Amino acid sequence: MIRGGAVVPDDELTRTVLDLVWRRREVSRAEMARDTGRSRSTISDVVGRLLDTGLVAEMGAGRSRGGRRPILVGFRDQAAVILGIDLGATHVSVILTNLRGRTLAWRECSHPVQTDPEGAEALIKALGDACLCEWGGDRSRLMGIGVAVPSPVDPDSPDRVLERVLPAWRGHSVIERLNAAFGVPVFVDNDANLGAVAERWWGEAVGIDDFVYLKVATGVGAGIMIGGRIHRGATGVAGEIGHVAIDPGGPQCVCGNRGCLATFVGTRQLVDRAGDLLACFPDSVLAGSEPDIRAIEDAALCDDPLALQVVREAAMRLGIVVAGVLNLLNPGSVILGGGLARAGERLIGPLREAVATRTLVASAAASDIRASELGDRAVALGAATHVLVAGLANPRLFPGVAPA
Amino acid sequence: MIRGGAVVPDDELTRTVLDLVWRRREVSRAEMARDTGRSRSTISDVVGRLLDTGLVAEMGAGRSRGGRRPILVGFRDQAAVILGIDLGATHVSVILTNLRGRTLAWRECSHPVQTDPEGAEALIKALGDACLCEWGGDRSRLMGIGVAVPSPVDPDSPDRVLERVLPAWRGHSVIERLNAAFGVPVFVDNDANLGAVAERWWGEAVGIDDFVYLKVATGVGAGIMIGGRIHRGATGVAGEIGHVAIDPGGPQCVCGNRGCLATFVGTRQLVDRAGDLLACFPDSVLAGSEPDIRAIEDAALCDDPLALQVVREAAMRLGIVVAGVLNLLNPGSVILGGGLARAGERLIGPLREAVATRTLVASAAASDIRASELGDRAVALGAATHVLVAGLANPRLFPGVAPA
DNA sequence: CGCACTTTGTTCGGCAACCGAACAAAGTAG
DNA sequence: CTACTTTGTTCGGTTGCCGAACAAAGTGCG
Repeated sequence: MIRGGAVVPDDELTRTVLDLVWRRREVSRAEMARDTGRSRSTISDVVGRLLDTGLVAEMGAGRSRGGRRPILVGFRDQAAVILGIDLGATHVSVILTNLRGRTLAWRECSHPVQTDPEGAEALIKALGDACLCEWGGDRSRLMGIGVAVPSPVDPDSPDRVLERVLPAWRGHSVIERLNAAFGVPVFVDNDANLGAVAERWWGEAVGIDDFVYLKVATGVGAGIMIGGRIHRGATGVAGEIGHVAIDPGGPQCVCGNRGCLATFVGTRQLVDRAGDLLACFPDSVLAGSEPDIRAIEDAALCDDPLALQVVREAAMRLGIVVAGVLNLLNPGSVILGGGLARAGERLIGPLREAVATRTLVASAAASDIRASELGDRAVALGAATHVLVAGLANPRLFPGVAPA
Repeated sequence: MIRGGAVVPDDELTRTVLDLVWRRREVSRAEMARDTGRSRSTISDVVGRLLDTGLVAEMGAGRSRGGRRPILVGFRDQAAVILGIDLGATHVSVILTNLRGRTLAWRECSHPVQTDPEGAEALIKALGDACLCEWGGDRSRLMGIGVAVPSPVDPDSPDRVLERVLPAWRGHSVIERLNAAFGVPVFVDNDANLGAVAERWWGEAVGIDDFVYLKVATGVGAGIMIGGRIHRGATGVAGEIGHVAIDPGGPQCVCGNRGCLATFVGTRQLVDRAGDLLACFPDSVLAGSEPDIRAIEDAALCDDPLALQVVREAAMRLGIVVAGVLNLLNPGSVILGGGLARAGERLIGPLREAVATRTLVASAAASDIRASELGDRAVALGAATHVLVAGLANPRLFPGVAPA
């Protein structure tokens, strides 16, 4: 039995062909030649070498276009697996996917990540191991690990993160330790950025190159996709919109200003607001018990008036920011993610209204605003997908695979 | 006498080398080989073909690095010329530059562009001819024309512009007509975008790939540079920030909302505001005559209290928007252009203050904010530069030149 | 000064990528 | 059954790029 196929070449044309095979799922050599402008002989040559790596395989014959039937070449989605880790403020979740973003295993656990870095790190390893065990495949087929952190990530030193948001993690090299534990490359990025990646590959933004992903959870953050790539800004803090001022007369924020978006929208704020509103909505299903964010979301889905009011108010505040984003960036789409997105149309409806009254340019206003449908796993999925993206851009990252 | 050199090749390496020669001004073949990672023989070959085109030339010997002295190769800045046209709301200005952005001629003229498209078009041709005459060179060396319009430009159909802002121009194909008149390629883009291009090549943003240019003139617009390229958005209206809402209780705007940036900042608004303030500042140098925007700017430069007040108020309003931009995009720099930028530090000082109170993230706040120093000609210069950029990306655009 | 060593730019033979032409295999249309 | 397409491969040729070798023109040290 052969263990490990030929090493994957990574010249320009190989990348192009590999990407094409991945996107098209089943495609003939002749079609790729037409698509890339190369000759059939050249494509045939490249495909031959890719077949040796085990990363692609012939999948049978396609429909004739008036002549000999083409041999369809496809991507072997199961050739490798990827771990995606969502390191939240208060939880850790881990996903194991194949190369088509399919979930092979999933583990989640509450944990005080902010204050207990050692425990969180052990938890990551345990959950990662559990996922790999559940999957049951050969661990040498693990391609890499993607990690999402709730903090800006400096593109120049991705390892020196978490300074302000997770102070206890200072000096903690997540990359080195995970690399030592699993023996594969580790990639780290901001959670909102990776949520955007998930939407672009598997969610509402498939095929859209310019869009903005808004994650509303413990805090508020944005992932900005421009030209199909995440925009990080000069120092990696692009998208940190929690402290955009939306109301000069609003409440005091921890940052020293008044009326930041973060003083209105975010888990803590929504829960508090629901508590305040209990007096006005004594019949709410939320009355009686200490409300948490999950309960509020559930209540909104049952059209509970109090919960709907909380969601509407949040939508109004988000609308101010979204309108600003539309005017400034003119994205093709705006996707809302995070827990609040569960509310779906109950959130998006009022949000669209708030935006419509604040944008002039017709085409900006026409930009469609949607709720994510990827659920809890969006960010972890995005973290895994980030590794896949890195692989398609640099095929050397794919492990050697036994040819089919 | 030879007329027209060899046609310029446009393979990948030729583009790289041409760009390198342009940027370095004087560079040896060996140095280019080190820089590009190619071998000296390959570079020598490419340079040889470029010498035949007349676009580059040997400029003498450089300093020895311990061996034979290198032959320095340089870009022939005077090999071609470019026309840049700034089509403002109420004026037309035209610049003629060489390939290093040096002004060879300059003409400007007030004109009701919005209501008289035929007249404006004739004016463009007349001013363009005047510039070419003043220069006195061979018109076959005109490489192209760049046009800046005060309106969003759809990247997919750059010719179908000006719908809302310049309604009288509906169906007017500027591109076709100028192409017919001058016989060279014509490029059209938005004025703020082209202002940003000028700053990136000749102004405050030289060497910066991510920055935002704010143009404050008749209206307010932004040019957003990301990764060294203009960000246009899904439908080409990115940067149209005049109708970002900054004060829910502000005055009514033509767009139907309240408190748009455009209700506070812009030629008309500043002049009106100065008029209102005359009562409070009877000693102002602006008292007595009908103030215009130019007079206000001049007065501010002389530290006239009224004018300074107008500028400060504008800075405060702009600060709200700039803070939002910093939080969202984290640009390396923000450049202010347009007439108001003449006020220099008198505008930027209060603007920095306003921004500082509204941004949390230290690195975002650290982004430096500057006033343009390119003056009136910035936009026309940017229009010309756009053609140069197109040429460096696609050398075929350079006209055949007689070798030196 | 003389000599060893560098650096530059060119020449030239060779490798690898890519192409086009030709061809066999396998289909469709009439 | 025949004429025509389409696919995928083979094969010889062109082209871009490289490395080695070399002459020219420097530097630095004894």
